[in-house]
Amino acid sequence: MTITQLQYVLAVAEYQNFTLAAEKSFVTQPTLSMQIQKLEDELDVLIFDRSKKPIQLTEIGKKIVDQARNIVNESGRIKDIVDQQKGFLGGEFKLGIIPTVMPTLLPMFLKSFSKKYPKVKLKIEELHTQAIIQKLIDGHLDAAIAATPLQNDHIKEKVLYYEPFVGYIPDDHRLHASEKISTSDLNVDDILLLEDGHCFRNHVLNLCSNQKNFNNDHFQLESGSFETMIKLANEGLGMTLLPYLHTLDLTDEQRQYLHFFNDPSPAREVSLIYHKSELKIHIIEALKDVISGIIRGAIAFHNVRIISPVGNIQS
Amino acid sequence: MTITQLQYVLAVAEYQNFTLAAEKSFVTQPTLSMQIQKLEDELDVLIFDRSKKPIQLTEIGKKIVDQARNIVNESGRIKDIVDQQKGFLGGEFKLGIIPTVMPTLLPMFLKSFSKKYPKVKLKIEELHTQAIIQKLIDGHLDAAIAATPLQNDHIKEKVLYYEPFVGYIPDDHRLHASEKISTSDLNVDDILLLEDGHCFRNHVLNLCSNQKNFNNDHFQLESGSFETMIKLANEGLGMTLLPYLHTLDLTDEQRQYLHFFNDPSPAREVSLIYHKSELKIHIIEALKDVISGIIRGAIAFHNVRIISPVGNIQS
DNA sequence: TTTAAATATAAATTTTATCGATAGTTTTTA
DNA sequence: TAAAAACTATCGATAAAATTTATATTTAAA
Repeated sequence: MTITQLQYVLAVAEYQNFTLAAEKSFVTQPTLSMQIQKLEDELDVLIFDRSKKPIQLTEIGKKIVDQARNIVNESGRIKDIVDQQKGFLGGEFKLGIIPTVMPTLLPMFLKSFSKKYPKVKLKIEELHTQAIIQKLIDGHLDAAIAATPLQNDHIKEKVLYYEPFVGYIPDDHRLHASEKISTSDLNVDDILLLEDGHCFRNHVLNLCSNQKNFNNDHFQLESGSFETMIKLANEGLGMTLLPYLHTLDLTDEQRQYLHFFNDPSPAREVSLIYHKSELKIHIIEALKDVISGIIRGAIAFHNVRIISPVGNIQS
Repeated sequence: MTITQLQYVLAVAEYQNFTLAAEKSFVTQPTLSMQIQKLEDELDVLIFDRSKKPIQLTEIGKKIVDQARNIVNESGRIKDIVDQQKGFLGGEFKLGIIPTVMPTLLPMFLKSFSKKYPKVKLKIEELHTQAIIQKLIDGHLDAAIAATPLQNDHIKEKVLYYEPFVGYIPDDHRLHASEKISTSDLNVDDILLLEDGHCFRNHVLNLCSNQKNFNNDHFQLESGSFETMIKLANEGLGMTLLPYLHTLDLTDEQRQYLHFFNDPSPAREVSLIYHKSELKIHIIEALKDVISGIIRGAIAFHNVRIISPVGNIQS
């Protein structure tokens, strides 16, 4: 048994296809076939059920894959231990960010992080929470920034900040008069929502979920970006909710429509999340320090009530 | 980096000697030299400081060895997972037993264990607790039977039974008259002790450690076996304490000198202990079940007070 | 200084991993 | 239902590697 063989097993388990897994492993397909057969011979079990299409793991295969992932992770960590000893932070680091955090947070920390750790090549990808979780588990991401808590056993969370929700309420809206708004003022029927898949949509739905006449069919106006939603709101199609950092980018004219919540303001928890194996923990900690330092100046709210990012709408 | 290379590193770290480590790894010495150099090149660090004699681990080498042990253990477990799936219990199993448990417990369970699990080749070794702990950590033992609790972070414990202490008091001893004895009756000055190294000696010392005029210099008569101590006691050299299971082997004549303790009787906790990596956990569990089943008939005490096996005598 | 013991190096050998080509299956498409 | 496409297994050749024997070098001990 070699670490390489275990890596091949992981690749096939992931792609359910020898040819593709071989490509991703940068070897030819016969290499994979033979090495995996060799491992199966050595252990005297079938790891894959090749009769099913696409290829499935056998029962014992699933257990072997879990353990193999463990071993491959732990062996990856040896390089990490050495790097740390040398005081070296470097290499490629793949970071996922959810769409509703990306445009506001990324510009804030990217420059200062790259300056402080020039040897770390950040590869950033915009992904929804579900995709992030999957890629963290598969090892395709080293860490991600997402709304938490996720309560996923494989994933650890380091809270970065709490970001309050802010109402954007145009002149013609019924809540226009009130300077500050309350959760109970909200009505799902006249709130513009992000399209399905965004966890910020879940945040808003969870926030409104105590309402009696709650009905999925009412949501009609949905969009993929806050900018579009603001425009829709300006057209008189309803109010919307924005995460606080987004309000910093608004024009003075737009800013006049902002209505903060009464204390405790509903807020989302935004965290740096990563696989529990903590593979590149030193880069992760460096990231957290940089982001926390920058955010500290930008968000000064204290009294907040955290809304869960997890759907679907359980009141 | 290969698992084999990591195993070589572990061997050299353990024996602090390439030649000996090579022998124990069943390869020649140049193989080890080259493979370890290759790993050092790959990681670009020195794992061993070859200028010191015997060879020492470098600082980073220590961390690498810890992680390597982890990886090698975890990879060993794959075979274990497969065996379990097949419902197969077999292979070599190295069990350590402390001297004061060996002669009474081993005959009780060995036959029925071998009958139930004929494919498991038990290799049993009599060792003191300290040696057992070291060998468990090094992986030279799969499990051991010893007095607990040990409070060692690397070692897990499964309690097998609580074994009360019984006084063996000859006719001419001051306590001869009392049918049952109390802890407070004991006087370290007239108790015969096992020689240093036996944890049962610590048990007795801890039991007496609340005494005021406690003085190490008093212990003079010591022996390596209970049989000798009983003979010494018969010669009028003092009383002694025996673990309960030992009293089952006494002759009727000897048995008349036994004096049990008042409730709660002092007792030792005897456990099956093993490395926290739980490498051969299924055999370990099989062992525990067999021993527990057999002991259940032999020991029926309930109200006991557990004495620590850890020295040295802290009151 | 000499000897003994231990580690490193070199060259040869054996073993292993990988590849390209191809055969054998199964699934999809026409 | 036949043909094409997609996929995995097998074969023989080759490159890479681990291991061995033999020997040199280094270090510690006598």
